Amino acid sequence: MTDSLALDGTGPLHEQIRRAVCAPIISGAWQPGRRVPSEHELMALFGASRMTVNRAMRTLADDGLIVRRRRTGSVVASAAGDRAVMSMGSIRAAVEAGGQVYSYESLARHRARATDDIAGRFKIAAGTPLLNLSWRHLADGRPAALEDYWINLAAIPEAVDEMFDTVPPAEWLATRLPWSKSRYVVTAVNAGAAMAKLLDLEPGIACLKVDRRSWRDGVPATFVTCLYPGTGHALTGEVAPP
Amino acid sequence: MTDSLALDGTGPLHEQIRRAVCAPIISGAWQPGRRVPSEHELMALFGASRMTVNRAMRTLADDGLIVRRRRTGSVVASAAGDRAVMSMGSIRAAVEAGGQVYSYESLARHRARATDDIAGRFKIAAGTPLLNLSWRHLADGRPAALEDYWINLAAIPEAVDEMFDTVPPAEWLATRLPWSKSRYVVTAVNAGAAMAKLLDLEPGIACLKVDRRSWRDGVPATFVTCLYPGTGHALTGEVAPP
DNA sequence: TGCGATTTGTACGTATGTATT
DNA sequence: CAATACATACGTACAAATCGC
Repeated sequence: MTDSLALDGTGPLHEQIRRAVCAPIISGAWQPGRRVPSEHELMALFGASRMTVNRAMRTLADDGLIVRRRRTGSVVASAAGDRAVMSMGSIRAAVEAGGQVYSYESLARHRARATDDIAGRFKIAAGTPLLNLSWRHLADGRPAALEDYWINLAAIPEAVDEMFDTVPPAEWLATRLPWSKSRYVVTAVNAGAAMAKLLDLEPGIACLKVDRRSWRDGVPATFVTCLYPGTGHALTGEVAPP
Repeated sequence: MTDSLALDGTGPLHEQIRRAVCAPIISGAWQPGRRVPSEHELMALFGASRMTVNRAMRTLADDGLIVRRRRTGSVVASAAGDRAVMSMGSIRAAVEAGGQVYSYESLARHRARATDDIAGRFKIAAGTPLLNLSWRHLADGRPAALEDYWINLAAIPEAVDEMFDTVPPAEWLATRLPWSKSRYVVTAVNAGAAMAKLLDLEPGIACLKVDRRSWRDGVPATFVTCLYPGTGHALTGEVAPP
């Protein structure tokens, strides 16, 4: 079994080795917990140096397919089941990917201090100065999403001077908060009267609601709620063996 | 600017170098497109070997923070915006994480041949033998989700003999289809009459619908639809700098 | 308790290949 | 064509963790 591993001769050697060891794992031939050949065994098997074998195995470990431990060796990681990931693109990208023309319009822009309600959801002190922005995104002129931004001015003071009349907040923030931590919560809600009117829907229609919070240096920076008509929008994701 | 990079002295050298280069990127000091010091410059800066510097930079590239190109060198990758990922755990894990007792009950199990409708959604030939399984997941005895499985018996023939009376299909499949490719589509739907009854809801309540398709060796293997009451369940995800 | 053996982790130096300007 | 900068690969060495005796 161990000896049935074979290189396919295409591409870099460390990639060939990675694929050779990956194959029986993703096929299920090697069940979780099963020991993977040691680096020395693979060196002998493939005639490669330890650095090269090590790189292949380290990549498999980074991808979560194996677990490595000193002395005891590497074993196949437990099944993938709950490692599914979904990518959430920008609204603009989603609209344009569908071949439609993207546009947006500002619904509101005002400063406020955090009420108890907002402060609770935002996990900040009541009274913190905030900037609230509401937008409607359009696809071919028809409502595609509502977006409600709360920006913590204590964390991003430079937002005060930005009118957001030429740049939507998502893009403006992308350059101020690159790679900041953020959390998403996706739920389904029934459209209320106001929401239905803005999205041009019947009240009660199911909508996707995506709440997103981001932090800058550990301080809550933005709180965004995005609403999509249930029909006509979907979050999609893919899981694939590395 | 380039010279302000500094090691923190903790942990492996390649990790220190990675962090040192990572810091100005995630802080926004180095905007997308900005050139990252070459491996030779970093060798001189930190007094490390090229192998070590290379490993640090390769890791940053794997994580998507920089883009590496021959001759022109590495540059900061464009902003993270649309790289958000959401992990989708199993229903059992979600229920138990909330401190509730998980249970499930089978609603149906029967063999069928793919109708045109199913064949179209499943992307298989009409008439293909299928196994259909329906489940209701319970949290503390109350309906928490409905799950509807279609298993392609042409792809997973051994499923015919499995009654799934002791193991739910998700767990049974995890050992047959480890790491198989799968795609998710999340939408919001209004509960229909049957759905509302099974989930103990008022008809029309918004629900999250998660469709998942998986493949084995490129052949469609399973098609799963999972429905959650909009209130009481959410998909959550996190994005964090690597 | 300690000690040696095994296995992975890290880091070095070096060499050659390859894509791009 | 030459120079640059990354990509791959070899060999080596020592360190750290851990298991069995």
